[in-house]
Amino acid sequence: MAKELTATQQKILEFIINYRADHGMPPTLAEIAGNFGYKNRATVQQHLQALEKKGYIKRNSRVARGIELTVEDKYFVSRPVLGEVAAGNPLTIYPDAIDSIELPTIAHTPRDSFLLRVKGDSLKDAYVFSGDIVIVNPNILPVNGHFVVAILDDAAVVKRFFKKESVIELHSENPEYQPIVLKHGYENFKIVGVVIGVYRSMDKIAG
Amino acid sequence: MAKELTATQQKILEFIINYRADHGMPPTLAEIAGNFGYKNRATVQQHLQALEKKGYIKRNSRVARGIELTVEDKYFVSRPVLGEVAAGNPLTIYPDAIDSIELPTIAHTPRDSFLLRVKGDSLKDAYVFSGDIVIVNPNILPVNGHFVVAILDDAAVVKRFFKKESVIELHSENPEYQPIVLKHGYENFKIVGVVIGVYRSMDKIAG
DNA sequence: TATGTCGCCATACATTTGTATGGTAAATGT
DNA sequence: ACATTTACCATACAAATGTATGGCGACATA
Repeated sequence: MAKELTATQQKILEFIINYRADHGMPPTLAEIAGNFGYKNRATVQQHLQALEKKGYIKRNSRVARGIELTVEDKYFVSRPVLGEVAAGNPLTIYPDAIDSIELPTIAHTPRDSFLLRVKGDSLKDAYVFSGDIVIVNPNILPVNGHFVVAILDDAAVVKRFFKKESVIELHSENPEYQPIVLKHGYENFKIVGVVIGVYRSMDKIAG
Repeated sequence: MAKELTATQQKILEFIINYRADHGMPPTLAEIAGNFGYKNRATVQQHLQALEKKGYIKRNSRVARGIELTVEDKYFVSRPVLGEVAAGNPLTIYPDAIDSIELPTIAHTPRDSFLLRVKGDSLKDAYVFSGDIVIVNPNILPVNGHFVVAILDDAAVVKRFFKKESVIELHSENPEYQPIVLKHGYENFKIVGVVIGVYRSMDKIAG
């Protein structure tokens, strides 16, 4: 059923998929052309016609960005995982992506949030397990009870946030771990962001 | 910081958010106008200018669908949950959406997949708990070990799928539940789709 | 009464976008 | 040697899209 693609067609298809993941919408012909250095939209048009003929995309006539992916769900979108974050004891954070996860297209992460893979079991009572992906948004102000990712002495942790009068407390859900208590203004501490959700791909289990 | 919106501006902002969730991209001015019965794009343009002035959106000049939501992460997107699905014993499936879940800008579910809320604990050994949202894709052929949603005698269940020579077995991860064994061709049975992921919003816990 | 805001319309225009046609060059196959 | 496929270009055009300007009626308010 799935006909063979030429190398160029493959690249363009991948670009469309990635553009969609990044921008939340398909690219225009001009944007595709620009990305590949084409001086002409007609070139892109021809490749898109080939892709449609082979069944990889569907096009809406005369609609701006009217490219639909028909293979969307086989072609999962690859998103970078920026590091591992300890739910138990702190782990070193990595500067670059350590891995990428195949998120289904449901997972159009907002531009300002990012993914971290959880390691450790200190959140098991919140049903977050080692290997799960947490979606972290750095532009939300944490309120008490939020799960936050924090940098603490050059390591990253996921903990539950409680701000009290003169201290900030970081709790684990797992009672085996003691809360971390921080005075306001402690230097080697920074809130990275608030955990807005947890995602787990089921293929890992099925495999 | 967030200035007041007029009723019309509010409606248009909501439309943009919903359109984006449904189509994976922002609408054009013409599409907004069409939705509200405006005979004119200039009307929409004026409202968008007001929305931008008040800081709710950002616009990319002369770019098709160049509307960015700046309030995206406060304004979580509402997606329909089509029913509840029993992880333990079967539950009746509902014809319409029973609820909606606030998904973070993880907004764009692929058009052909849908969400179900899990009820029951038969999948707890797979770390899926009551209240979690499973993302179901009906266009994937299940292979052994996949978690599937199936209709069985007018009720929906989530089970692990194993196809054997002459029977199909549906397993729970929880050993308290016995596997369901079905002969090929059993009438009141239908695979609805494959569970491709699990999502849990953290706000529920924080609240 | 005068002034301003809000919501909408009509018209007009430049740019963007999708589309079609024809042409060139390289690689491949027969 | 010839035809085919692939990949690109140039040009052209219609439709879609974003944008600007001015006008009209309803409503509130100073």
